[in-house]
Amino acid sequence: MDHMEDRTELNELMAVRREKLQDLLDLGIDPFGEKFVRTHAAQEILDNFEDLEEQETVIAGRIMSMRTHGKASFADLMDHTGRIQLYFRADTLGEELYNLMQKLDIGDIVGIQGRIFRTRRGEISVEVQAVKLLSKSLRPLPDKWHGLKDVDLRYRQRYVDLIVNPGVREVFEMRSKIIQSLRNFLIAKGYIEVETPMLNVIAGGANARPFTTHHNALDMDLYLRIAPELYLKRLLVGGFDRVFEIGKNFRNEGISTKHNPEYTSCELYMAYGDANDMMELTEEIFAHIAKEVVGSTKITFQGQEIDLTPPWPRKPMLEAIKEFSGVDLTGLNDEEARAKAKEKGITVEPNASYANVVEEFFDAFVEPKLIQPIFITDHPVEVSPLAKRKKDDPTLTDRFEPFIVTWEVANGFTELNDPIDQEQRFRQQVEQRDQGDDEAHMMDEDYIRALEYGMPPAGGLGLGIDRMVMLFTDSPSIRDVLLFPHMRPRAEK
RNA sequence: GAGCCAUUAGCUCAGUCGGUAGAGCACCGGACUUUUAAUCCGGGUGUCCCGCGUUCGAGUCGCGGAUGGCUCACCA
Repeated sequence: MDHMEDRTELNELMAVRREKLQDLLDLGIDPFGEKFVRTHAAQEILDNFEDLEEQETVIAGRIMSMRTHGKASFADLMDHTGRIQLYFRADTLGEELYNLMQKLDIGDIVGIQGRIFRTRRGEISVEVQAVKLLSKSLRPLPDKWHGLKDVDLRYRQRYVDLIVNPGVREVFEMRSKIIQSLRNFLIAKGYIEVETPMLNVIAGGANARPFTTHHNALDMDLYLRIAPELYLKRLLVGGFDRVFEIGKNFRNEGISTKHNPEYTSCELYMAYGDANDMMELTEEIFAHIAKEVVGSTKITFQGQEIDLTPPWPRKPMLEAIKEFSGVDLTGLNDEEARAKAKEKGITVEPNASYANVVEEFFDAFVEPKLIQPIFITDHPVEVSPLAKRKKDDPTLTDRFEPFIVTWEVANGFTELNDPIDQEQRFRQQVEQRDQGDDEAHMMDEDYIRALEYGMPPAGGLGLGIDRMVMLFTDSPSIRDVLLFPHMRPRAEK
């Protein structure tokens, strides 16, 4: 490959680096290195200096800054654990090698063999005895002090963001720990991890617009899944007792600080359980992860202390509405409900149903107030087509949504296992669909058939992993917890 | 999809009343053998997001567009 190609399109800073690259090639030095065996990580040396002082070490990483002083120079080397200072001496390296080292650029990845010591100013450092260039950097990094702030560039070029903004990697390390903690917790509770299709013939399990795609060999359109729910419950029919799946869902909807078109959920199902079990499990999960990842069930989000210690209060949706809006919507018909909405200045569709009005009231008066963890329970049956009706009120369901910092962080219920009721609910959804609600459920005959074979009573829970990570990492935007959030493609500068 | 705001050097930003573009870091050359936002001397590297318009003259004013952020709407 000709490393000098496209030279005319490069700015001066990049042109200079290409020249240095060519100089290295001319000297017979491979600028892109090879396998390199390290003995330590930067942080390891800093943490164990007492034992390691005056010992030899082999480390590798990216040069983040350089301070040259004639015949002696300092540089900061960054690896995946942190930064450590390098000390170059002409005496140690010899003039020739020392001068070559002066040609290193910020951003170059090097392997170092050297002696661990502490400088006069007290900084733990490595005096370099041998250097191997592992990767020449051909683009300048952003300002060492201000870093990369342009959020557009941070998301589009996350690799640069990760190099220069130290907090970013921590967020994603925490994300990994949170998911690992959740997975271990569920496995310890007897849940089996499964994978179900993301390419669906019917997109079910939620009210959402799906993405469509096409299978060429079968010449058929498919949907990307909007939820794994209906597949997971088929597994309960098949005899699995407790299952969970962590994975992506795809919803063809707006993008915001809390929504990305593809997002990660954890859904789990417990045969012979109910919504109550799921609420207790939700509390346990949040408390467990908080303890493992943050070290306490009290966490801070955007300056507010959030106490995740179980148990969390529970409040039926209609009671919450009554409490925060002063309006009791219990037992009203559609028309009466719409009248109440008008009274309180809530705009609803002219033909809005009772359930629609309840949702609008909830969103307007209740949701913004729910800072500390709370379970909102007993959702109207019309907006909960997969949940079992309450024994004492068939217009409501045995469902709950936990709210924290005004976000709905999960959704769970006692699963509807009556195939006849389920079929009616689907028919209702299809009717809404026919009336233009393209987020209503599609009819899923096979799911009905599965229920007809018999599904044990069960509790189910869906957790929004991204929001959970936002909460635990104190991140106000979902983009901060997604390595590559969805962005509109843009022409190269 | 609507409203508000932003876009100037590789990065972070300034740019007055409309008069022809600036700082710090980075980079290039030089000095300097324990510095650490090293220091000192010298060097400004640019499609001022794009287009059209007003004007003798536009980074600056007007209109249109692009991209992004925030808020709202939909959703988890």
